This record gives sequence, C-alpha cells and structure tokens, in this order.
Amino acid sequence: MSSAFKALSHPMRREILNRLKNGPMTSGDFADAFDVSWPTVTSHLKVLKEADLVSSDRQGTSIVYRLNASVLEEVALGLFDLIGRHPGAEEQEGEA
Amino acid sequence: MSSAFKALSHPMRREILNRLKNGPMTSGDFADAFDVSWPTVTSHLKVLKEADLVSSDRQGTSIVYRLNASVLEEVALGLFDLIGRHPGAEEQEGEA
DNA sequence: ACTCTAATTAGAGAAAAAACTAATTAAAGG
DNA sequence: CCTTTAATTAGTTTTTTCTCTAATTAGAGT
Repeated sequence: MSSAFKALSHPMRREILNRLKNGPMTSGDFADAFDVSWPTVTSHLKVLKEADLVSSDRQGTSIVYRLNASVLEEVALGLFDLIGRHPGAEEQEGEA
Repeated sequence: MSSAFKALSHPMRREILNRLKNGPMTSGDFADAFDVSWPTVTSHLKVLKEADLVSSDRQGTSIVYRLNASVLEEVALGLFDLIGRHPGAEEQEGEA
C-alpha cells in the first residue's frame, strides 16, 4: 500500500484513475487522450498496476484497464486513520 | 491540493503525520526519532508545510508542528471522489 | 553583549523518476 | 506466413528528489 501513495503523486496518474471511474479504457485511449508519447503512458499504467490501483487484461487486439476501487478505498481509509477520524463522522460542536 | 499527494508519497513524511496524530511535536523530536540528519527532517517538514498538511509556530526555544487534520481529510475525501463513492457508504449486495 | 541550544538555509552529490526515440513482442486477420 | 495494429521493453537524457556537511539565523538565559 505504500506504493499507492507514490503512484498517486503524479497528476497524470491521478487523471488516469479519474477517467477509469467512468469505465474501462485501453492503453491506446490514454495515449490519445494525453499529450505524451505512448511509452510514457505505458510507464504510468505500469506504476498504477504495481500499486494494484488498476488491473488489466487483453481483450482481442487491445489491453483493457479498469479501476481497482477497493484498493483505492483502502488508501482513502488509511488517510482517515492517519487523522484518527472515521469517514462520514460529522464534525461535532462539543467534543467533551 | 495536488502537492498534498506529492507530500504523502514519502514514507518518512507519512510517519511524521502519523506521529502528529498524538499531538504536536517539535522539529528536534523528529530529528531524534528518525535516523537521518536534522536538515533532512527540516526538509521533509517543509514539504509537509508547503502542502498545508502541517502548521508550525515558535514556542519559546522550539518550533512546534501540528497536524492540519482538515486538509488531510479533504485529501481523503478527494480519493473517495476519485472512485465515485461516498465515505461511510457500506458495500451493498444488490446495487440494482 | 555573549553563549548555548534549536532549527533552518546553502550548496553539493547520489539516486530516483519522467520523458523521449527506436526496437521488439503479440495477437488478429487476410 | 505476412502484414497491420496495439502495446511494451530497452536504452538514454533531463529533471526532480533525497540526503549529507557546513554555515547561518533566532531566540533564551546569563
């Protein structure tokens, strides 16, 4: 999970995750969407995959990536843990 | 907020945040706690401060750092947003 | 003002990350 | 089997990050 934070530290990788929220996409989709070379995209996808934030498998001629929402959720929960507060717990006036 | 993820990407910086959960600490406390030079600690604290994850002010002879929980919470909420799920929403069996 | 302690800034070197081009692999389809 | 399309791997260069030592700043206390 430690590598997840590293993976999240790059804007393009966060944007990739954001787009995967709307459904699976191929490596080529991303190569089109971003103004960098395809190998650069591949490299970012690899980082995300190693952090287990995305999964991929071949579908015909393309390789399809999809979000591992549960892992991302774990990371978010880890952040809440860092501040010792439970998600969804509203701020209360008097905390005795 | 983009710099927050960068700030969170280093293990020592996450550990600093984790320790600050239990209350404010001085730069020297961290310099003692970690096996790196004091300037290295200062540098990490600076990154955290620039990401607005911690605040500091002088208290007598020391400089005291404390957690900006609200900012950290925002980052965690941002992650939940990335997966399009609200914090505290339990996994449900049938999602129609 | 002087000195001690706490902490930061400056500057340099090593290591890691990010980008590119060129070359390679893999499957699909004629 | 050969070609085309999709994607990755290899190798290199540039930029950023991390760490250190040495020097400096800032306040406290005498």
